[in-house]
Amino acid sequence: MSTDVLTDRQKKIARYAKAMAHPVRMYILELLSEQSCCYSGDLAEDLPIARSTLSQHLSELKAAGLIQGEIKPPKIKYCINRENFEEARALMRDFYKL
Amino acid sequence: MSTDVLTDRQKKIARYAKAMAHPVRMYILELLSEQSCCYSGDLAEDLPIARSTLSQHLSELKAAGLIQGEIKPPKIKYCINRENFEEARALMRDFYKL
DNA sequence: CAGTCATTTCGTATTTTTACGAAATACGTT
DNA sequence: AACGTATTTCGTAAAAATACGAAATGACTG
Repeated sequence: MSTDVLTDRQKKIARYAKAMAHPVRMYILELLSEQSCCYSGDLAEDLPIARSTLSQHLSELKAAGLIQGEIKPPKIKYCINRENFEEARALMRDFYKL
Repeated sequence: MSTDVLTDRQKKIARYAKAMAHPVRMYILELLSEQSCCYSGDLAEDLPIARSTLSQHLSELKAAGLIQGEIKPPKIKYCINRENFEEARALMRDFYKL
């Protein structure tokens, strides 16, 4: 099918890296990987950005598969998506030959 | 000094991740980390993009500090910037708790 | 069922990224 | 000094990322 020189692996790492490519998103990822879960509101209180902007960053992380949201009315609980986080980790580990 | 909630570490990882956030740049990084050096022309032959576009990607990697160029007339030899590559690796390792 | 809370979606503006071809640069060769 | 080679810079266009406030959503509460 595809005679693309770019491998799926390279595309996957690039995709995960894109999700990590903003300080606010790294802040969220670090927080979640430490304490596993949090609410959008908790983040909004700490971060110097509008709630709507934060929501966009959460969407980006969700689209990349690194986090997932669970509705706990009236809040939404965000957690690391372990499966994909592990994949990202494995890809990074291999790339950096760790 | 800075009462910024975002740490320098988070900003640094985000910066390196941004450089990695494109399949073409991952292709270049993988090639260089395997064989240490190559010329822009070698890459241009393999990749399905214009030479000027490739040059922009090389600039982005250079700006992030992950590679460096050495003039070997009439070519330019690109290599991994070991020091910064190591830093990126260490940051990724810590983040992913490897 | 009107009100409240937490969060997202929408509309929009600005900036950045990605891409190309044409022109410029740098350097060695004839 | 003109020429060829390798690569970059410039000009430009289109797409994506980032940001905000206002409005909408979904779910519980009085």
